Amino acid sequence: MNININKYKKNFNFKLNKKIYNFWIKKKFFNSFYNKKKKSFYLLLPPPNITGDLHIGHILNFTLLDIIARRYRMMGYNVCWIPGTDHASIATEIKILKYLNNKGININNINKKKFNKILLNWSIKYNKIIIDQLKKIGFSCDWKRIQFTMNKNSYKSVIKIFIKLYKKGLIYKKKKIVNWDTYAKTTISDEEIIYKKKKKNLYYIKYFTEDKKNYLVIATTRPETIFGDTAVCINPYNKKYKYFIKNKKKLIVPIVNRIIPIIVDKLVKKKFGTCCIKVTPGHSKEDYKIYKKHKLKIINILNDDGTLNKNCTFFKGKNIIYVRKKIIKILEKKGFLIKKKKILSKIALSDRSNTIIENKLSNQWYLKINKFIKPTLKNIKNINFYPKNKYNNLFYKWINNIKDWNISRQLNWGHKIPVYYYKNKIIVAINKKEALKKIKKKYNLKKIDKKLIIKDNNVLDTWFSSWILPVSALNGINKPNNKDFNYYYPINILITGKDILFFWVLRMIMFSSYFLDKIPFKNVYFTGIVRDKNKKKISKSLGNYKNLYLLINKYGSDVLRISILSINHDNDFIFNNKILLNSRNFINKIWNTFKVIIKNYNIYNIKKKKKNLIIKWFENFLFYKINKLNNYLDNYKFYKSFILIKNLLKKNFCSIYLEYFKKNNNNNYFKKKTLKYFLIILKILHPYAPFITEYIYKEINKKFFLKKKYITISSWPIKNKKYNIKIINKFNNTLSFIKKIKKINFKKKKNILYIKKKYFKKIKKNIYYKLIYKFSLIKNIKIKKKITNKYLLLYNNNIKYYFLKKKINFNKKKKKKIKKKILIYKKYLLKIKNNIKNKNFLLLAPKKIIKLEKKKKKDIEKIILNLKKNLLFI
RNA sequence: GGGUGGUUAGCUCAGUGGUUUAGAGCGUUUGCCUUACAAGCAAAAUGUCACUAGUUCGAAUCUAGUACCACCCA
Repeated sequence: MNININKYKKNFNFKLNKKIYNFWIKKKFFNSFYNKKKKSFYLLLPPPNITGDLHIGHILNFTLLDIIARRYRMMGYNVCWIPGTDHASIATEIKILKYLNNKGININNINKKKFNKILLNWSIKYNKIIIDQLKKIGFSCDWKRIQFTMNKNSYKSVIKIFIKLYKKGLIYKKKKIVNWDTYAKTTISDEEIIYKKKKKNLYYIKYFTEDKKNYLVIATTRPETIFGDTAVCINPYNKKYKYFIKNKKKLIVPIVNRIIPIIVDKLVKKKFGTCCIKVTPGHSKEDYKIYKKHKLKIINILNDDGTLNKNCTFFKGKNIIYVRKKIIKILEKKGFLIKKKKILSKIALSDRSNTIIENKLSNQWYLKINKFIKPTLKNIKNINFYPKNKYNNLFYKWINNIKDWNISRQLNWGHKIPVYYYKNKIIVAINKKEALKKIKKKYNLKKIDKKLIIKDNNVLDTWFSSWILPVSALNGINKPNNKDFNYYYPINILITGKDILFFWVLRMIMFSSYFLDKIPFKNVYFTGIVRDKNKKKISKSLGNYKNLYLLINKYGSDVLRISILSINHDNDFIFNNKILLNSRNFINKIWNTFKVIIKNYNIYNIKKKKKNLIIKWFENFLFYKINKLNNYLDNYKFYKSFILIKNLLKKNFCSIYLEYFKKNNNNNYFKKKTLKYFLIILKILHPYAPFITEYIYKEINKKFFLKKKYITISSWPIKNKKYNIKIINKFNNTLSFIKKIKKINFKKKKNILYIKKKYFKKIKKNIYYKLIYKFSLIKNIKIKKKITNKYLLLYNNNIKYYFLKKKINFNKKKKKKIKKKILIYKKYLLKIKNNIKNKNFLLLAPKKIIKLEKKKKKDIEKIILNLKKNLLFI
């Protein structure tokens, strides 16, 4: 059993991590198979987008998931954690467009085939990087079940669901006004818009009546859209405009010279501008509402790339912002412009491309949402959301305001919509062959020109593959009710950022509720969002984060994981380097604890002794803490759980238990227990810092041949072992007393502690006085009948102790301190006295509290008196 | 415009079913190379618990309003 300590270097070498991880994989610890005898535990890794590599925000959620996975695995569950990546259609495509642009490559020179090849290569590259990063950080996923939303199986599932929904009449195509991203040349959903406040000019423009005798003044921030004007709208409450309404006047659009009607509607805000607006239904959602209500004309003025189209005469092909400036100049010249006014308004930006969103009329595919609402509301009640009660109301509000889902995007990268056109006929089919057959059958056609079968060129919204993921990851769509699906589904806990609550979480619930009448997950934990120094969300599109590889190579994965655990995850938080350093120190502490234990096992000096006080205390204390820990983790209080372990190791195990152990390590029983306790602490640490704990465990196993060879498959200390809280309290009393004694500045070392006889029995009950001998500078405890002013008094738990003053060094600082203390106590006493004087307090407060208050008064009065006495003799 | 969360030490944050002087980590100051750890140990200092009102015997904690910050939705 000889152990060479010199073998262990100063710090844990985290470059071994790779070996350790490969070993886990080789041993298939993370692979999960159908097993009737074991309880299933299904987890899903929220698939990161392949837009780039991972950042600390991803690692946050995944680390919490890994803690759960590893703990439940140790608890004997059959944990199946399915990893994956998301193709993120629009985000990826924009990323590539920008990448090509930066390289100076003109996108227009690239044909579709080439572009698709670039897309494919990109996805291969980043899939590799992301998976590598996930492995480096130590996530215990079942890699044999890995998903990619564009993989064959996933693709098949997506198309199958589309067709199912289409057949049920829940998918339809319609011209509606949409958000148009002029950079990516696609629609985007409302959720993908960011609103930013910005100062804008509000222009006041004259619109003359047909006879040119009168005019109305309209206010607009977008004068360039006058080409699309089809009416002017007035709020009915404004009496100024009565004349125009009564006489049913018509107006002439300046420059364009088109004649348009005046309509009246409450939709115009009373406070906005002149209370009179121009209506451009093709390019404003508000105006579109008016258009529908009043059955106006509609004119589209925009091309897909954000330039003006043929409806804008001499401005055809020109950029919007350019036209705005020009138009204002022309209006000003011709006397139509009355004034400009700066106002604060919001502009809509695309979350993906950061360009201004235009509203545009467009033909798109939609999913009818109303049939999903009932089953969703029914099922959502059975899901537990954490942190508790924080987001519940939000769900209901969103469900009640939900609109049909625009599921088509005009992109290359994504699931192609399985719709085919033949002349004027529409057919939904998996591929062209099937489309051909179906058309023949449906329309009774014998011969069809294959060339005339055209595929819909839209792809599906990226979330359309995400909302089916809990089911499709288990192949539950292509093979409904397969063995795995029935065994694992639903997910036990989903952990994700609160920012995708609507995009993803709610939609998964909708899907599972409607198709399966089941919840997709039993529990959901929403984490806060990681922010940078400027409180901005860390995100791939902003690029405000450090490369993960840099962090891993500099600090090691355990440090990264511990850093994430050192922050409360319920709210948003700021991540900085200090946290990393702090965590590194903690990992080092674990390492050194291991070293001291191994070292002390080298010493041979066998004397049989039984239990000592320290063992008695720590055993109780440990089980008390583990009980608490399990409680925290069962309620997903990760932050608290980690703080508990950290304090347990640092404050209790290292500074108290081990310090004592080092001085008394000639006892075999003590050694055995110490190792046992350390192994328990290692086990509860393992989900948080898997690499270092696995390594240490292995090293210990080399010498001591443990039951389980590897910590990953060892058992979690869950059994509710009983502990005696009295023993713990007694020990804590002792510690606090020792601290007090240590603070006294004695002239020489060995001193005698005096005590009155009546307290002696109490001591035995409250304090382990044997420990006092060992830890403080006390030679002996003696009973003294008469106490004079020659003694210094100490208080601990209502027991008085004395030291001879002449054996103590006093200085001025000490005096000041005591004076300060007296002041604080006096203040406190006043508070209590006022309470006791108060008649209402005596009448209304509970009797217990009144008693306590009176006791407190007496105690504090005594303390003040004694402090004063002490002061006199210093 | 609507909603949600937040405001506690220089910084990052905990905190309680209301009643024994408001906590941690970092930072600061002081003392220590003590054979596991200076990436450590021991100690000290630091707060009108955003503001205003209400409920109450008693409010940092409950209620309302205000201000500021952040996020979400239109």
